[in-house]
Amino acid sequence: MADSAGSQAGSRKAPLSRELVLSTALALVDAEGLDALTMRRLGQELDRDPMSLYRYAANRAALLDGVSELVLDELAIFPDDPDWQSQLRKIAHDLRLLALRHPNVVPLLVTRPLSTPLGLRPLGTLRPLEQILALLIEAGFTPAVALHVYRAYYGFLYGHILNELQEYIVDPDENEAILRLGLHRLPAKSFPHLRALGPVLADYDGAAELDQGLAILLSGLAGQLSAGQRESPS
Amino acid sequence: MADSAGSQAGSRKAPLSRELVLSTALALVDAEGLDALTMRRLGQELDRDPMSLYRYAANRAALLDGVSELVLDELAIFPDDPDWQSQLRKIAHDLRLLALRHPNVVPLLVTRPLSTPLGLRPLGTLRPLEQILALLIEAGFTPAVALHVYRAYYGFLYGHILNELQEYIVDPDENEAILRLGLHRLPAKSFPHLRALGPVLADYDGAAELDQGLAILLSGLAGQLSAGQRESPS
DNA sequence: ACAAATTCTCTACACTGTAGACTTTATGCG
DNA sequence: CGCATAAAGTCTACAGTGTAGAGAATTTGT
Repeated sequence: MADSAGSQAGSRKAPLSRELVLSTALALVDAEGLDALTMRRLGQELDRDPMSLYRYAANRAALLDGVSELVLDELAIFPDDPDWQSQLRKIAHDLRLLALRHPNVVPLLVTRPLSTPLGLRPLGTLRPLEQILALLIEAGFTPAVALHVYRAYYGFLYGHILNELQEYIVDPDENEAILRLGLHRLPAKSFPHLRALGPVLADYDGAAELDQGLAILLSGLAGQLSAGQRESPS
Repeated sequence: MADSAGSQAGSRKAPLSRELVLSTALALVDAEGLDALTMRRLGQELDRDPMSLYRYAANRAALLDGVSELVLDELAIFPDDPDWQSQLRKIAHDLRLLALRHPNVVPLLVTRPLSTPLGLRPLGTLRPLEQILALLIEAGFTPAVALHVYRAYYGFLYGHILNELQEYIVDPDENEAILRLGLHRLPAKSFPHLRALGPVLADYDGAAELDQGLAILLSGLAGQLSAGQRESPS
């Protein structure tokens, strides 16, 4: 039948591999959102039968895990900077940018681990944790304390990302319109402060906001480092 | 046909209302998870045709929004305590407990707002924001600064909750087994620190962890309050 | 008691993930 | 080379999903 006329004028019939599957899945999610990632649709994107995908991901959930692992792999952590604080700052900004690059994947990043016990998560997902632990221990924290620090730090970081993505609106032209329109809907009586903050809400600087939060957190953590060396005594 | 033999020996045929629909939806999610909440299943739970639900929620997404709104309504904020710090601490713990009470809803809480511009969210969802803003402004923060503080605070809070739920495992007996089993799977070479932390990971005290993080955050914020009164200068 | 509005139900359709059997293609070995 | 074996890809089918649209049942107003 003719030439099968593949989707993207690509190489006739690419050999198909886990990486290829996952990366087209990611592209699809980036372009059209999570709901667009169905087996049939992905199969069509790869010009293959949907069923062939099951050779590279046990089921849809596993495929989603694969996608978030793939995204997290974009986060490179170099332990070159000796100052742990500036290092944490750098990772934070890297992760922020990564989230902005793949906003549709963020729900996965945040949600998938909730249904998978820590030890059984895809390895790529655990790498940042391990590396940050290494970094903190290197910086002089007790392993146990390092874990606490990691939790505070990563917790804050994920929280910030969620916050920022919530207020992020794609088209900056529509931004003010939608925002004001939305706020206008709020009953003035019960939401006076929120409504008054309309203009401030409109120009949100995520990077600055993140830096500000980090400053607070890191100063607090530095305090812990000097004072709380004798932790986990029992 | 007998007596239609309803599901739960309940009152013959309850009149059905938005609240009833949402609360049974919540109960279902609490008991069996998000995936169990399908229109058909919920209809069956209420002993009604699935289609009747559309009178109380425009579609499934709206129903999910309704559920998260319902959950957030459980969070009562009383502005009685004059000390804003202890007030924030109380809210934090309340929200934490709420999350532990409805772990299956947390993904909704975190995820739904990402697909809804701020101004168009269910009102119940915005109430905490408004109330905390009021609290902070009352405490002496500039409205603009109050917004920043709110973001740092709530960001951290959501982050903590996600962290805690990730490490939370239902059956404490299986806990250690699963955990160790999971960790054992990790290649010792690339994950030395994580593996070494097994025991520490096993006994996680969420409340303490939260308090610790809050202490760090609040001390930093208090600094901002005294020093940074001249914010948003332009 | 009748009309109007509300609420609930039925049927149907397009779409989902995926089990199981089958066909095609690649690979190893004499 | 030829054939056995394995791997990769495909086809069909099924149970389940959300929800549009028309209809039936019920409640309400007068």
